Amino acid sequence: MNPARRIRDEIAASIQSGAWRPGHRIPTEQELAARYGCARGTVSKALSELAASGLIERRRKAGSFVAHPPVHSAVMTVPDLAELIAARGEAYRWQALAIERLTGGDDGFARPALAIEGVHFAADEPFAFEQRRIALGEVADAADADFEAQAPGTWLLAHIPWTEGRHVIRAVTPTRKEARLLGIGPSTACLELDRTTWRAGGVVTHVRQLFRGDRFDLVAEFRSGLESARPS
Amino acid sequence: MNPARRIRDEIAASIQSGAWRPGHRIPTEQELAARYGCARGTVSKALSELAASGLIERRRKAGSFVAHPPVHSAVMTVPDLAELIAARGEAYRWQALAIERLTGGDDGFARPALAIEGVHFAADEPFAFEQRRIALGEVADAADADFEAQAPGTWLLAHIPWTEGRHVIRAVTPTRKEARLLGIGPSTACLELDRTTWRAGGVVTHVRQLFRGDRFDLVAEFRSGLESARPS
DNA sequence: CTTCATATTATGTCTAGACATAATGACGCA
DNA sequence: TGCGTCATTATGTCTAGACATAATATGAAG
Repeated sequence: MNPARRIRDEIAASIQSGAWRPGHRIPTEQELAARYGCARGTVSKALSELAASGLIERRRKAGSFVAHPPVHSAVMTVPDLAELIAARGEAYRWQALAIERLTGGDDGFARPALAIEGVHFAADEPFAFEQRRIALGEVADAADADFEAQAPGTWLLAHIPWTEGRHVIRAVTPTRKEARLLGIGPSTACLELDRTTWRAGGVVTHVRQLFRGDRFDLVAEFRSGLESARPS
Repeated sequence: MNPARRIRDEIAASIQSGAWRPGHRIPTEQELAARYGCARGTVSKALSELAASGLIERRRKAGSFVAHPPVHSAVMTVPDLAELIAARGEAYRWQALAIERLTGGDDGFARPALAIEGVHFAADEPFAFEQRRIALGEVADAADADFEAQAPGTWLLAHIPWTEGRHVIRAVTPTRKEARLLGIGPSTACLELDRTTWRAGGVVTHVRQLFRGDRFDLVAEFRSGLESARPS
């Protein structure tokens, strides 16, 4: 086994088993190097990984300590809806309801913008209702895309990779119009997902998706560091 | 600026700006070392960080490539409810409704177990309804804890750090009993959060929390790698 | 033309040593 | 007692070189 990996795993095990409580001071790099019979650089690499994964904290001169607040961060993968539905083995379809070019007005979103409304279908039943804005100043190509044929999320994913963003998730009761579009009763709970996406500089798109509560869950996992941050 | 950091940031910028599309081959470590006038180890470290953050993929002999599917993973921090409410500047209170020791029966959860039901209050109004199981085989101390005085989540967070787990989030309509406990109408949408938590070996606890849809959102952020996986 | 062995190559990991940096703690002075 | 200074110390980063490993590319044999 790699010395670096071995050191990393043994320290991680000591922490996760509870043998080393939060705040416990880890031996210095020199001590560990002597104990494992390897160079300090190797120990340093192992500790760096543990620090990156949040398991320990390192302070110059002071040493390395078992990290202290185990705030649970969960990783939620947000796949493209077309993929998600295909993965379920259901047929996917997108239907645009309205596509409009906004030049004036003010809703807090940049202008010019494209405003798109539509419904995602799974197995020919409504699955989610989507309202979207795309900033044409950031994504000029979007003006030429055919959003009747392709859902804007799918198009954006292929054309504007590597963005940052923020989701807000809530439970809401649909409006009468939304309930009709989703083919559900007016008191069926829906999951609302508000996503703002940006790329160095400006907001690229904002989308509000309303999911039928009875056909959709979100799954998020948390783990104590190690393995890559981004499980493919 | 650190050479390593500089290399890392310049490559990340090339990717995020779209100049290097997914699949693009990154110069070899040797070429980069020569271009930046540093040792190969330094380049390797920079590329390792980019790979860990998911921005690139590295393959022996083949080289390093801009990673290809930018599946959006969002990081959701799941704070303790007591902390969350305190952070809002509201008074927090926990009220236990039932605490029971389960030895027989079978609901798919280990035995013996502690079954706890209660309500979380914010500013003296019901905020969330909680149903929990704790595996006494994994957490023997829990038998002596006072869950009338302290919410089980708070106690567990302090006593059982470093766990892994899984959330399932949905929108639901509350049952009549739940609506009454939360002080809402029977058709107010609620956010349901199902969390299973485990630690090397066994499931530690399972909790189902039902939030008033009008008083709670979940926030999740995604970003293209870099900064630590676990923002404190 | 296919198949298998081999050479090449880029990454993966490690070493031993160097200097930088930041924070602690001790010492001395007011 | 209180405060500023300075040496100490542990981590942070880097280097130049070495060997390991895996996968591609090449070439020889069938």
